[in-house]
Amino acid sequence: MRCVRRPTLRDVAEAAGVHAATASRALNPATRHLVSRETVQRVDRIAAQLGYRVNPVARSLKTARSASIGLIVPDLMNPLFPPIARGVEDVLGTIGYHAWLVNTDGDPARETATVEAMRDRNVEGFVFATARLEHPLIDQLDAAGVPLVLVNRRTGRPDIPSVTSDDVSGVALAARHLHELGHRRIAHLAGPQDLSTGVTRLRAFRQALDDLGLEDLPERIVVCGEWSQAAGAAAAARLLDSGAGFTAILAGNDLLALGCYDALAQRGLRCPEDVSVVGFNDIPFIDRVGPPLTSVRIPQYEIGVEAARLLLEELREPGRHPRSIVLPSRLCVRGSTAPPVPSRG
Amino acid sequence: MRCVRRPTLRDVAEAAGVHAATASRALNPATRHLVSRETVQRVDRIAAQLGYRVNPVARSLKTARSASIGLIVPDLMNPLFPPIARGVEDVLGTIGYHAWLVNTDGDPARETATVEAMRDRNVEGFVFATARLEHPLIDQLDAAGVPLVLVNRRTGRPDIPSVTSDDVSGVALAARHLHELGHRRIAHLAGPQDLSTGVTRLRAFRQALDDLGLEDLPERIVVCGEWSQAAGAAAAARLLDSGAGFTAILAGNDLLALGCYDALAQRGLRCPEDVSVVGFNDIPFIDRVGPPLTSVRIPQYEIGVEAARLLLEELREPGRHPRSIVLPSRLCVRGSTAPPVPSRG
DNA sequence: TTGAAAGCGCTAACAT
DNA sequence: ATGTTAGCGCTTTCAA
Repeated sequence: MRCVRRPTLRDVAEAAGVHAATASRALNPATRHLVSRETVQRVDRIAAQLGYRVNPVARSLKTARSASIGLIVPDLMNPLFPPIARGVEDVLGTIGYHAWLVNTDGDPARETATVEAMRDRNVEGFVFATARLEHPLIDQLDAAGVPLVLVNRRTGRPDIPSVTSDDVSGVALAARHLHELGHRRIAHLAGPQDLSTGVTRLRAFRQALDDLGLEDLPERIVVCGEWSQAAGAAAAARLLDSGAGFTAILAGNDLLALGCYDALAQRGLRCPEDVSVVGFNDIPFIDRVGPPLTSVRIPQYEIGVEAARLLLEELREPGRHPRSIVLPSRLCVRGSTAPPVPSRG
Repeated sequence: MRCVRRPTLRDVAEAAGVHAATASRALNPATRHLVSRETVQRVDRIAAQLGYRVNPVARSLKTARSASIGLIVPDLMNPLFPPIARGVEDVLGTIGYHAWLVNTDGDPARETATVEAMRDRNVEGFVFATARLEHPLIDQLDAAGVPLVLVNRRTGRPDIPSVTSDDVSGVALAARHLHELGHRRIAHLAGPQDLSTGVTRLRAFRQALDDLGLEDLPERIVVCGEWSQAAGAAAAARLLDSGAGFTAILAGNDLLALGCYDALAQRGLRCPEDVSVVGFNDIPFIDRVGPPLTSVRIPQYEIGVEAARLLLEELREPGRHPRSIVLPSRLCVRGSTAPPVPSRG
């Protein structure tokens, strides 16, 4: 019998008649060149024969690396994140790296605990989808030289590598779309103002109104405490009940937009006849909701892809060229676009 | 200066004036009782003071455990899986375990590679959401005594622990619902017949027709090669073009149902006026699609929760009481339920 | 080009 | 109750 237990490097070495160190060198692509041709071949053959696989735990203990990165998301049940996660995973997979994904529900304590657990396990870097404008943890990791890339959101520090969508253009497209439909009084459901997305989109909204020559009234803006349907519904309700006088709502994201739908439905208002709504992110399956929702599409999967690439670059050449990427967004128009309604102006 | 590098167990031991082994015992809840009260307290205090955290890689190398399990899903972008994954994660988290999640896209080769990589890293068990009726890999793991639990789908072997929904009742509810609406000629879009869900739901469909005294015609059943919108659209198209004569479609899952919608829309048919459709799984956000889709709700999150519990039991007492759980499903009726249409009978 | 030796940080069998 | 010892499987100086 040959295999009572899993073969170790020593087993391979012995079978090949070399020292374990030599076998190690022969099997590792990075050190293979230090070993003679024949030895490499012999070791390779025997390793394959024995079904040898390196023990990544032992390797990790020795090298303090792990061929894995941490991927931190608020909540996988938010449809925005699965495509991003797959983008990250798919790129990492091509070079034998793994992503270790954890949900934190935006809780800083869990985030800290998660990051610690991951660092303890020698993850080599992080992709954060949970950045807040103030983010001590990320600052601290960055200061410690830990490779990391932010996705979708950024912190307040522009020098931290990130991959985001062009929210300013996206919001402008959405606002212009509503304007072209004849809307002149547009409200905004803003996202949390401790998040770059919330702040950027709100700022872009006001800028867009200005560019279109529309009135920018404070009462037509409601800030939501979180990106959720419930928050969207509550905010839309406030908006509707305030008599702020508007014909369209530009929601900060699709979940808020769905919340708008709820609030409208509850009041017997119809969409788009009574109020038009546009969303943001164009999350999966949002193209199937009724009534049809026009939304700003951000390239979710590509955000993940680019983030992984950036991170891998950073791993290869630490501190070499940290940079950020902004990917274009575009408008996905849906529904029988309501004809211009002059009386609304 | 105290902390040039991260403190190890030895550092703690030295500072506490005990041997590393004693410190290890003191810090480990499972062996703490072997150490005197005072020593435990002293070691604990010093460890906290030094900010000591156990190195899980070293521990894992030594113990061949890892406080983690593998969670294998086909594709996180299928909305069915995020809730299941969260259920698993949330339960594991309560006892300090982690889930390592990987998508395999249902590719056996990737699944095998993934399982190997996970075992190499000492995962202690698996949750599989990718079971096929014939599943050599799962058979093999089970034979090797590796703790595992199947979710949502099962293999052909009834003795392998699983957590599934009651698909038979679910399909019966859906069929009865259509019957009560006046439908007498009901078609079925069946899922892949190498999956337990596909087979079970098809069988349940035919049984339900029988129970309702309805005709069970082969031409009213189309088997789809995969659970996807595209497959659903293609199958529905075949159904519609075949002249099979039906007034309702019971889709094997929600993605197939969405595909039905596409096929109907393409032919200018309306739902539910021309053809009624019901789905299965009640995936997140399916309650927002238009036209409203009635669907059989399976308790996704709870499936994950129960699977994690089952797996943890198995880890605690290997081979003790392997068992399976079937969770109830229920019908979520949506839309202005079309009135009975006698002419359809 | 290869071997020897040490050690990553921890745990567990054994001894006291 | 605590210390001794060995070793999990690997990589990497250093020496030959």
